[in-house]
Amino acid sequence: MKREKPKYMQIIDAAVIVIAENGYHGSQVAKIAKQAGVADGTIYLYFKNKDDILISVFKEKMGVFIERLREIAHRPISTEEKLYELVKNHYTILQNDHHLAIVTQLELRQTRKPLRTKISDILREYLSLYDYILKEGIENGVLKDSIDIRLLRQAIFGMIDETSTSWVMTGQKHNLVSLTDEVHQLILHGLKK
Amino acid sequence: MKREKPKYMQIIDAAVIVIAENGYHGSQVAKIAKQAGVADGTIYLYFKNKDDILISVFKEKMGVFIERLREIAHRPISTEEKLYELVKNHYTILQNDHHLAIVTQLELRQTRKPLRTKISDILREYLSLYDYILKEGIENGVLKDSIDIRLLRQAIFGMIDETSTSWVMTGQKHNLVSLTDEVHQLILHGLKK
Amino acid sequence: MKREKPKYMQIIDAAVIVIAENGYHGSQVAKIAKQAGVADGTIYLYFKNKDDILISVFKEKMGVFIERLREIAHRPISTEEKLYELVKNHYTILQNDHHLAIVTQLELRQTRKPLRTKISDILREYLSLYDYILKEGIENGVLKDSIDIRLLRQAIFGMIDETSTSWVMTGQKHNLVSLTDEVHQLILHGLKK
Amino acid sequence: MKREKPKYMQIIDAAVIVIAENGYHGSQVAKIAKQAGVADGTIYLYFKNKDDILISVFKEKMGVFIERLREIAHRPISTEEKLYELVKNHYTILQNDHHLAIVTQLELRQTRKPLRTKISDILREYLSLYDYILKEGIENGVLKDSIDIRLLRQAIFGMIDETSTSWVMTGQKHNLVSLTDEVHQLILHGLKK
DNA sequence: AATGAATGAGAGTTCATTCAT
DNA sequence: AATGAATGAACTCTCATTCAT
Repeated sequence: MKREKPKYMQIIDAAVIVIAENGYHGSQVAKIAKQAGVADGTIYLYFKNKDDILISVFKEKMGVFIERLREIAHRPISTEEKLYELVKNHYTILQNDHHLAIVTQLELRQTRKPLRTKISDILREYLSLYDYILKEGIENGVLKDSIDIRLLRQAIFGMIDETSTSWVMTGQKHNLVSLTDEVHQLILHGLKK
Repeated sequence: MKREKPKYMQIIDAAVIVIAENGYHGSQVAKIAKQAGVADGTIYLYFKNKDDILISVFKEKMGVFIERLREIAHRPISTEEKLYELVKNHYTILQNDHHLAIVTQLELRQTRKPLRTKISDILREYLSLYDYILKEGIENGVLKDSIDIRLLRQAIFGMIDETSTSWVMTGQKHNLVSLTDEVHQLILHGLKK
Repeated sequence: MKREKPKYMQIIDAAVIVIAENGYHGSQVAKIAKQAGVADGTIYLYFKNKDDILISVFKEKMGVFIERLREIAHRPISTEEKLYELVKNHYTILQNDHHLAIVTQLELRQTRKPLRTKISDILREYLSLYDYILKEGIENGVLKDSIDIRLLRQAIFGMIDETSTSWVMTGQKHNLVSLTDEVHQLILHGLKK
Repeated sequence: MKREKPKYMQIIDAAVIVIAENGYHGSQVAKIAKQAGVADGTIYLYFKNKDDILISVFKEKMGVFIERLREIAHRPISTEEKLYELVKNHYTILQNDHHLAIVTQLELRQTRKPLRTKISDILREYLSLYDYILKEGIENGVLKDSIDIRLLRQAIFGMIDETSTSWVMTGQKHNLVSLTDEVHQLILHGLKK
């Protein structure tokens, strides 16, 4: 006997697929409902409105990023190694889920302010783990203490995010995870020879 | 005799203001026309359709970034100095035009694929100047030659773009240009002490 | 319990009235929706677009002409009598529905090519019944066999259509059906004494 | 030195071509102006508005039909011969000007009421010549005197018009004028053997 | 007489959300 | 809990006409 996933996750998963395949603007509630195998109205038993679906998609999926990075942050390894795992983790999750990669890197950015604000809130939890690792690195004398920690965090995230977006936009052809070494080098030592 | 700005630039400038103040989705053609002081129909004498306005806004404004960076790229100064000016130039233009900053960092990203593709094409010209500077730096033995140049470019642009976006999202309160030194440090030498 | 006509026919009927009273160009979808007592959007649950409403109106209404003429064509009566009933049938349907008469004789002709082509296709089925009767008449030696059947059909339809249009344009004042005898005479024997 | 046609006829002729090639709805004033080689505004020095162009087109072109039919009506020939020439004249003019045929048989019918009323007025003069010939035929005892003259006129015009329209709609492939004999037969003697 | 840049009113269609069943 | 038919607000673009030059 087939045990159905609870409808909530069923709808979340449907949304990721529909958005990845049709783009944010081509993803009507009716389409998501059909993909999930439920009626249009049923969606509204589990989500307040369409934005709520998207926020929930992002929250659920970011949960994976956060969970794994939290584990990394607490491993008994060096800051350099933690930063290496941070990059690798981000790339790995995206590379393993092409639909998710499209949704987070491209589609979810085409949203208006209220939604974008909610997305930022969720991202904040992920980025606070960056801060945790960076703070530790500074305290241990491994990282520069002359630069504002928010700026360090933005610099790292900016590099990872931009490289991920480029990878998605060029059709996800090359191997994203294999960039880890080089990006790790750049984060720690910069471009100078 | 009243000498008016040519209507084309008049509409472009109106569009930047309207989009910055109302968001991309709140910027109806009628609103842009009103801000520009022309009739709705007049817009269509100068632009093919609404998307064409947005593309033209981006093209005209990126033109400033490109023009100034081109001049920097050809100055008789060191690669390190060129990279410094590159960062400073980007931050300066955004800081001097708050409306433009909102439009490029937030609003113009919420666009659907055909428009985004056009925007990418325009961005490419700007980024090819990054490549020019980077290539020169590698040839002169100043920059690492072990890392793919596209990756270097993405890393730099990612840092600048992410820090700019954060600045816009936090209300453009601090001084963006004053981040130049630190970001320049990070680009060249990374986070490691 | 309120038994409503199915919405499809409700909208068709509303369209005939609205077009007859406001003319083809004065018949906005919103006006038809209001007359039908449904929301604008409901129209699009039953029709692909505005043209589809008009095509459906013509198809449904021509259905009556066709159905009755088909019955006449198969009656065990002479060709002369069939032609008499053919004329009378056409006139009777128009005279009994003033709105329909205006729509078919005047308004539906002001349409652009794609729509007109669809209308021609529907008309073809009606005219093929003319052919059936004419062919039978020729085979039975009642009608001239020296003239192309398509030309005979066009001549008959041309007379009926032109007299109907004149009747509509002059305000439907005289009795259209009462022309049947004379027109029948002309069809069979011409103007010559 | 090239003596230019007066602009009035230049615009009329341009209108016929533009309407025939683009259809009534595709014939913007700007397009007609361009074809005529004048500025948009110039049109309004010669015509009150767009409808006035169309009415003038019809009036000018019907003038040819009328002029030739008037000459026929007054020839010293029999009523049967006059009716023969009437049909032949109509077909000949249409066959010799493909653009005109499209405009009168198809495009000019897609117009709203006020314009159509004006067109009817112009047509009336043409049809009064039908009446003249028919009256003469009745008085001479050649034609039936039992049928209303308006009905006779509508029957004849209906046949000619419907056959002309069919010819245009099927791409003007066969020879229209060669239908004259058969149509003349039908008008005089009907379908009966 | 001729120009052509500027005007601005007007309507088809989509889709998130509701609610009677 | 689940359905899905019905709702109705919202916006781009065209084109006949004007009028300053």
